[in-house]
Amino acid sequence: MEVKKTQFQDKNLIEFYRGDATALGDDESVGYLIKLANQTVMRNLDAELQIYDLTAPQWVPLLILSNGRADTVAGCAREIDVDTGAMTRMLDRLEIKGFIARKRSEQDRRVVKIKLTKAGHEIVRLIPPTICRVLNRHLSGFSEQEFETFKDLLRRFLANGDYSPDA
Amino acid sequence: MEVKKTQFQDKNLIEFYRGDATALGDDESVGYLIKLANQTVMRNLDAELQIYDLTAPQWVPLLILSNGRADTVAGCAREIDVDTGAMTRMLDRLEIKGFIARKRSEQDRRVVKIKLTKAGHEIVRLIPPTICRVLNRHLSGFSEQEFETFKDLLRRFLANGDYSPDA
DNA sequence: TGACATTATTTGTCTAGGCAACTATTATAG
DNA sequence: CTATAATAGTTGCCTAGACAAATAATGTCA
Repeated sequence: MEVKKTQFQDKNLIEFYRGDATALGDDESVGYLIKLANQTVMRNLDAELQIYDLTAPQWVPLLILSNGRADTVAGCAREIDVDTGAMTRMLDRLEIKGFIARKRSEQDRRVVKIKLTKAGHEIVRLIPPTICRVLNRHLSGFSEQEFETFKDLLRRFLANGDYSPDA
Repeated sequence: MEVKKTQFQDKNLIEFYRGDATALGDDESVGYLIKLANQTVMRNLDAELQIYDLTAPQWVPLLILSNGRADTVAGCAREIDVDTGAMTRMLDRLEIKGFIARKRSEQDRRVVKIKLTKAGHEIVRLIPPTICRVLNRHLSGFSEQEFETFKDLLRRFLANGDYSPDA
């Protein structure tokens, strides 16, 4: 595989991909591989969370509320990096299922405080083993070193995309 | 980080994750990192494809048709590993935009043959540089070796998820 | 040939995220 | 203090995928 540095940027920019359309839609494309990896994790999580009446995306806000990383609509949206509109509707679904409760804040009447219900706390306690099992299965055959390398490469790939996980 | 092998399976199964909920929703979780990586690639692609009146998912069937990897609804759906229902509607959108045309097959009247229109062919020719640019930017700072390692780890992660890219 | 299974496509209903518009509330600058 | 900006939340409309049901056409087996 030929690789050359660009003349236009001083950064460590190697032209891994160069206009060859055939490589962009198969397993030589990191974009495609990441899409597939995400797809399969989501599907496996969904399948295993079914018995708890939860989907993979639904579990995330519950975790955040449980960890105390956020307790409002906007806070949860920021943590997950989704639209507040999407979060409103996500919380609608979780409220219908009885896992969370909403209450308008007294201090700032713009904000809505979110709390886990008793059922919410129970489900958050039950689910981590399932998540762990799915992730460990996907990582089967990985050495400890490869596990660390994988996370490192993913973080760098992410950081280059101008995404800030803390925002 | 403590790691131990399970006593219950003979496979190379290391318990990378063990029920600690705090690690499952942050940048120690490969699941979370992959979700974020996918999210940011999709957003960057969407942003750059906007001028072509295309979204990131919409470009994929066009590429497949162009490569001759499929020429029917079910064929495209299999290639991308999505529902045929989803593919029908995806093709609806692409047809409205004038990039593809449908024609019922004469040989087998169940199947609908999909073809790129002239506009479709043109757009497929124009777009690969954009995809390459986005992927290369995400990979900036990667060595050639790291690039190969990244793809290798993604493929193995995928394969463990029981997903078959050829199916 | 006729019953049954399989395949291809479409449609309905659901979850889910993105963008934009809107309301209500709070913060800030002049 | 008041006009304006910023923030929080909701809603409408769009893309997109998953599952299920339905239809039409084809294949298979007895």
